[in-house]
Amino acid sequence: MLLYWVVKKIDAIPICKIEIIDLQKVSSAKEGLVDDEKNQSMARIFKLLGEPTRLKIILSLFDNELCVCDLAAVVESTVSAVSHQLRLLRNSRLVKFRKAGKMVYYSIEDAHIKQLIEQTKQHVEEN
Amino acid sequence: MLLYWVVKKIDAIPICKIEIIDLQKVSSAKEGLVDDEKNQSMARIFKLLGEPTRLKIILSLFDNELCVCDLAAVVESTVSAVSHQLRLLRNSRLVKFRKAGKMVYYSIEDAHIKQLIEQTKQHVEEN
DNA sequence: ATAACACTTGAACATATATTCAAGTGTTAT
DNA sequence: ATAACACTTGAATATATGTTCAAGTGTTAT
Repeated sequence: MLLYWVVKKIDAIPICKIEIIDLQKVSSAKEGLVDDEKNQSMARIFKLLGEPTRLKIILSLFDNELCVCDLAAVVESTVSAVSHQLRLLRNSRLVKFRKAGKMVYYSIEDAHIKQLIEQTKQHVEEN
Repeated sequence: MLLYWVVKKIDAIPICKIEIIDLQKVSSAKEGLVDDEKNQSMARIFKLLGEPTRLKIILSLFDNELCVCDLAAVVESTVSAVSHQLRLLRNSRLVKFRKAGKMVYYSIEDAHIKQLIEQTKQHVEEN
């Protein structure tokens, strides 16, 4: 693990090796970053959408709530596997559920997510 | 692996067990899905953004191009680790690079990505 | 030519994670 | 009470993946 960064030159003269080349750009880029906690939160959302089965689950819930069994049918997986994934999505408040007897109906909790996915769908379709 | 789905009841009577409960909802949800290849592409983009270090890298490149060394400084990692991640981002055309002597400057190739990230940043900041 | 440098790459390693299987929980039907 | 059911959960397994280390490539400086 890297512990220290030493600034050797302030201008963009190509001298690197554990040192910084262009301090100004580095500083300015660092300011553009978000704090670590926020970065983790953002990454967590993206990661949840970044798994084909999970993405399918969310897409399946786009228009209608579904019970776990039907959800498994739609994404062509097992009830158990889907249930495990739903737990992750629930924990991060991307989906919510309502119980009706022994049935559990899942739906999308986070409206922002729809927008993210729609945008990415368009993006993919452009290529 | 699941191979066959058998429809037992067409209406929403709670009888499941490898069978479908509400065929209409299942069919309609299936129509809402995208084909597998597109689903993979979408998931791939999300997955790339779903790793804290990689997300930091992209955020670092939001306003300025950076060489690998400075990029490592910004995200507080090693040159090697960053280079490995850059390869993935390059392969999926999220970043591009230009060579200048022995330096290599990376920048964001995909403008859509900025929008996705900005949106997610806002979303996280709302909570 | 030699050395220093910026970066890349492959192998090894450790960690994370998706799926499966079996068991468990709570509800409904008989 | 018993059985069937819809779902959840924990452990085990296999796979994917991020980082490190060492070596390699191509460029610039001396």
